[in-house]
Amino acid sequence: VPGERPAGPGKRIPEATVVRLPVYRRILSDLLAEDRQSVHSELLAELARVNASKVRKDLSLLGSFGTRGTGYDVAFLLTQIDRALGADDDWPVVVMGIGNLGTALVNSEGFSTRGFRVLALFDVDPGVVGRQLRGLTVRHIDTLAELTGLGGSAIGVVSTPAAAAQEVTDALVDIGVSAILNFAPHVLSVPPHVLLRHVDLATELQVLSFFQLRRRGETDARRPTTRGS
Amino acid sequence: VPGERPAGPGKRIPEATVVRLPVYRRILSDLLAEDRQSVHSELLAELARVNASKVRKDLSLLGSFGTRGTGYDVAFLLTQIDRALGADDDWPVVVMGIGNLGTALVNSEGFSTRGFRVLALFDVDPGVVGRQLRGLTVRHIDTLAELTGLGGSAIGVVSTPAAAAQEVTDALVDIGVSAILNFAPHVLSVPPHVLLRHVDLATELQVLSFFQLRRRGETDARRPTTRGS
DNA sequence: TCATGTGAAAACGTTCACAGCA
DNA sequence: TGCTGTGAACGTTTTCACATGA
Repeated sequence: VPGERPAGPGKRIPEATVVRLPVYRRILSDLLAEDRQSVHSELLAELARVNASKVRKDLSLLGSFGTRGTGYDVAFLLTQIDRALGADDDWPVVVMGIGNLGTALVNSEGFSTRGFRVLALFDVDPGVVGRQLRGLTVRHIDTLAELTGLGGSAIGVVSTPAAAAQEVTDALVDIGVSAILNFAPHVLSVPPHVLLRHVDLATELQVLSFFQLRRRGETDARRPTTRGS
Repeated sequence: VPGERPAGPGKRIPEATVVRLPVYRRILSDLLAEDRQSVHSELLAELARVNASKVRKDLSLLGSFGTRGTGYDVAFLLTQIDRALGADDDWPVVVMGIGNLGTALVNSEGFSTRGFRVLALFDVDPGVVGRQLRGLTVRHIDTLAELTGLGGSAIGVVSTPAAAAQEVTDALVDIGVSAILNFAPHVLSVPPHVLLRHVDLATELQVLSFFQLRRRGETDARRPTTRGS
């Protein structure tokens, strides 16, 4: 076999695993704060609310970092997860729309740490432009093109109102961001080379209500529900 | 077969489909706003950035609502998705933590519409308690127990800082909410009868950076990346 | 003729169960 | 002995391909 492994032991890490890694990461960092040395898959599983085989399968995809009979070294595992997630790299982030959501994002723990460097904040509201946030001055969106210093893989965050989202996204693509995280309730259109991820806050509520409805249908299958046809 | 179908044609709707339904919903509602009468799976698929068979499979799980040779009636399909998602029902929502994130959530379109009725807002900050938001007065978290009028299936939203999240969650469980949507960067512990969903804003960035890293590894497998071991 | 709805196949993800190692 | 790492079994989701019907 010819040698070409970007990182880890050459196995393809499925997306399902990737979204669990930050969960393990947080738990490990909490355990580390409590001075815990090692952890085994069963405990990690309980804390992450998944099952133990899943934890072991997930972690084994990053490499063989555990010790049989003992478990995993908390600190070491943490560094390995960070490496797999790219937290050792430097990811420039640009945030578009500094309303309540944008402000919450910029202030959120984990947004400023773990390899993300918030480079610049943009808005259109004259009441917001010029304001200071985490050491950065909010600039007007029209000056986006003046922004330099994005590496080849900058991330744009869209936290504008829905109506502005596509326009702002196009502008981000123009200045060369290679990934966009969208919080507007819209499916954005981007060229194929741009990675796109969409978080719709309302969707999450809808999913919850669906499962409540289903559960209700399971427990009392007879009684008419509130909806009246 | 004995008759027991809560809604739709008695098929179990997989979670993967459920999370796509709100996406279709939004697209349909946009199409409706443009006075479009009908739509076929190919167009819907393009707008949702998925493929056409997936759209057809997803929609067929709700029932046979399309017309062969023509497509789907936009307005009718919209009502059917709403019914499947429980948007015809009334879901009381309580929001804990009215900082930037909580405010953004309450103001967000789709939070106040589609069957969700924001009942009450809670915080601990004296500067926030008493403030008006969307016609509701923010109350102190200590008065949560006084809240009445939750039906059997209220939803609690946790948008407090990380440190308060578990405590606030316990209080929500105590007053009898049956589902919790958590925006704090923690895995919450809840009793088994409570539905739980977790949205971590920072996780989404980490997932994006993972895929950028992977793509980088695919395109130039030789060049050393920025991380220096 | 055109596009839905759906079985069947393929791909993917999870869980099981245990061999292998500290 | 205890716990990891992993093939093999299982379940779910996606995709294919086409019969069916307006």
